[in-house]
Amino acid sequence: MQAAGGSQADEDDGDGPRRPRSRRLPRSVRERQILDAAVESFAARGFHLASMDEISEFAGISKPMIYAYLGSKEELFIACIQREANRLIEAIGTAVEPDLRPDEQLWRGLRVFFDYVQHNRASWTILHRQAATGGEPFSSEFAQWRQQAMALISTLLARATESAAQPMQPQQMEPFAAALVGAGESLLDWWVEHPEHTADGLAMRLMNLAWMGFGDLVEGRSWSPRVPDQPE
Amino acid sequence: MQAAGGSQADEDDGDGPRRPRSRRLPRSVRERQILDAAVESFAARGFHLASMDEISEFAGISKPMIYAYLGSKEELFIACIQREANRLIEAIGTAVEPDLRPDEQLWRGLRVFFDYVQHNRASWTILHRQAATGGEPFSSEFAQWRQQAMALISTLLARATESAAQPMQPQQMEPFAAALVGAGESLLDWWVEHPEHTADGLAMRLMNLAWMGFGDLVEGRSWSPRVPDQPE
Amino acid sequence: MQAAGGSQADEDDGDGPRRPRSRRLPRSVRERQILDAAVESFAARGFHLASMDEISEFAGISKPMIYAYLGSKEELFIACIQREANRLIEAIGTAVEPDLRPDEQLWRGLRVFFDYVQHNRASWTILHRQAATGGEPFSSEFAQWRQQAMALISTLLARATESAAQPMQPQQMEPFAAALVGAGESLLDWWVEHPEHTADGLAMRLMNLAWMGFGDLVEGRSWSPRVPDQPE
Amino acid sequence: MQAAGGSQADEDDGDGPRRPRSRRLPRSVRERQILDAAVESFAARGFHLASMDEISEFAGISKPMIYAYLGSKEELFIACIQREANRLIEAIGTAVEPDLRPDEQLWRGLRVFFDYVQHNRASWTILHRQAATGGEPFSSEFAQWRQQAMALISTLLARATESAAQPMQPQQMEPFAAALVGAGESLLDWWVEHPEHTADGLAMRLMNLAWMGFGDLVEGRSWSPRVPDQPE
DNA sequence: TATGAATGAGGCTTCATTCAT
DNA sequence: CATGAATGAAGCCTCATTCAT
Repeated sequence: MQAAGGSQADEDDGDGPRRPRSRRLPRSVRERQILDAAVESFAARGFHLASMDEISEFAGISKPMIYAYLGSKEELFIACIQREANRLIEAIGTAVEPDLRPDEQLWRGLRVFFDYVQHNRASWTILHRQAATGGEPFSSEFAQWRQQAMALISTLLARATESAAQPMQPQQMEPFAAALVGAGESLLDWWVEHPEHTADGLAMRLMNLAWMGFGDLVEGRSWSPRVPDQPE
Repeated sequence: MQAAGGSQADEDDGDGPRRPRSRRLPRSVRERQILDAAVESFAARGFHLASMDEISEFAGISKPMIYAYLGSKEELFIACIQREANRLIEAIGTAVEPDLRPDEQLWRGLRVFFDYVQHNRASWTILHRQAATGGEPFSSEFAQWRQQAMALISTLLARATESAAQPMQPQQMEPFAAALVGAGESLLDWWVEHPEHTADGLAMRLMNLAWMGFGDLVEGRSWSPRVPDQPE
Repeated sequence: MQAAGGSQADEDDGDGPRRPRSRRLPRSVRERQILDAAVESFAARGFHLASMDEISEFAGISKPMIYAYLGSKEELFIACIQREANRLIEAIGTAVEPDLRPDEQLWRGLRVFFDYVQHNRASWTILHRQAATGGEPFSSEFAQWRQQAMALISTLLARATESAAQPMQPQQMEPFAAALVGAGESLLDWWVEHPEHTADGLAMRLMNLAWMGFGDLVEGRSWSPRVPDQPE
Repeated sequence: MQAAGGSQADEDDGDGPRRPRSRRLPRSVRERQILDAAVESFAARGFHLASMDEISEFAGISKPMIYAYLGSKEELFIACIQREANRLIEAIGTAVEPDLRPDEQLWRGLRVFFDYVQHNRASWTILHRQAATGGEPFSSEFAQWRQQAMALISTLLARATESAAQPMQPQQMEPFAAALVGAGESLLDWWVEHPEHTADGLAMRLMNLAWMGFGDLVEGRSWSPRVPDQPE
């Protein structure tokens, strides 16, 4: 796990009354330590069950420092959400090179996504589970990151229609993007209990489901009920 | 919302020492009142922020009765999850008549699903958001309900392949079912901010995405990357 | 155990919603049932940990009846103390026949005492342990029963000096009586972890210790420090 | 009582928002303050009636500190028992110098015992009354301290038989030790209502009772019933 | 900079007791 | 007579947050 930076000594030497955590580190390092610890705690126990005591101990830093550097518990949590959202968005954004064919772009995005989550479980838990629960002010933060993710996917999908009969705007793609994102998330949950599958395998499966169904739609093939059974 | 029956006055008039809430009701009625109130509270504020005080006040009953009838806060929450899960599963199960064509079955299931959620927001929030967070013992409860939902969908999908060249087992359908469920959930979230769409409209959109993409897969059409881009 | 009278059915038949405890019993019977249950509960868990719910369930009687018959929890506990104190005092008093030789009287008293406690652990626990703790109003009740016990023993001891050079008044015997009672109590506690001893064996041991030491004192043999080491 | 140092004002003057109790004391000092207050409270009101609020107020410290330093109410109570038991045992152990004659040793032990209790009523109440009631986990703690006390006395008594015809093992002395301890305890209770006696006077009385009766036994003089009165 | 010491506030839970049937 | 239903009051415990060193 990339959290819990390893610079502080991991073992209690036991001779002093208390492990004398490495002192006088520059602010940026401290902040990273804190955020790493916080992400782990929040992911593992949820916002309410994670205690500032626990986080401070986990980070190897006293509580007042956390307050000094990152503010209240709420602010700390928001900082976590933001950092992790940026990481993920950036990872995917980097993988998607605009020069490639649309399907290649989507494919790479999915692969990176599954790969990222596989190696950053805590990060993903924060974004997927914890940020969504708990009402304001987290909802806003969550909505914002969701927005970014959706915009990314929508753009990808819209780009795929550029050569079709009727090119579409990213905004029209939103519900499909939403469906795709949800399908991906759900597949990830399912993955937890079926770890025999590889990240690439899952990405491929999702790619197929999305690309084929989506392709049909774009090209006008669709399903409709035989008989309208509730004209109402 | 249908929960928390609205007959009792919501404001204290303040002239008497205490408004004598309808008294001496049989246990079953009280239990329903309590569960209704609890579902609303848990959905609105999350498990930790919902307080037993609030729930008891909302239910029009004193706290000790909650403990007497439904047990601890944890047990109360679990009771909520179970009741709501059963409701939803049952609603969908009822709509899916086995005599219909497979696509009709799926279509009806989706329609009822979107319809149910539209009219039972709190119920859905519990199942979708709150139950998933918070670790044990809620995870188990959540996993269980997830299991039921997935089994239902998997069966539906498998049934749709019966007349295909290679009929498939429900278990093989699981990842697709997971993807479908996730897509539905995500679409519902998206709906919240786009309420101009109807339940049927969304159901139709999802049906198309699923049925077409799924159909392609069943019939052997698939997408694959041109060049293995990470020989590694 | 003499508590928890066995008249009510012990098994749930399960067809009715609730076991219909035998109804319409005369008051005296109900009171005995309640006291039996209360003694057991108080002895087993102490005054504070014993709950009225528990007692009522144990007695097979609903709580309001307990309040109707025996008053508050405090009053109930006091009733227990009194009943058990009377039982014990009476048992000993009956055994001590004034016609016998003084040593025989004491001997019989001790034997009955140990025997009673052996067969009425709960009763003794109430008198020995629970009544002494918890402050007013139990202290008074405890003091009163202590008083009776001490008077009984003091009289016995005084009677033993009647034929000595200097016959003594019961009141002068009090500290010796106190010591004897305490020795007995302590021996009982010790017995719990050494159950291989018999009631008679313990009674004999105590009798010896008391009678010999006491006899020496009465006859003027005594111990005194060689050198007063704190003239002060 | 020496517990709960009396320096802080006992009454709220009410003009300020809160009297600023002496702040920032080192942990060890606070722990002592807390234990002192707890011993007083537990002794005066019993475990269940003593409230953490009361103790914290009495100790001049806020509740969370109690929990931080001494743990839960149960743990706090156990800490009290242990501290007081150690104090008493140590006091007696110090007084009993192994070079003295056995009777002198016992005599000194008794004197210190009565003296200690006279000046540490609360401490003794904890050990004698409160620790014995309330079931686990206090019973274990109580049993343990009882064990230590008994071992001390048994050793003293055994040592007294070293020069007799048949020297005895400490373990054989246990019932006598138990009786002696009980006699002492009971005498102390009696003392409460007869404060005109001095600690030395009581110690002497008990010493006589024990030493003489005990001496008789060691030397083979004993009492036995004339006629077996239970042919049964 | 860095932290041990400290606390106000609030939540969960239980219990003795009473009312209405 | 008998009880299921109901509640006010109070207790334990924890936590986010700050102060003084």
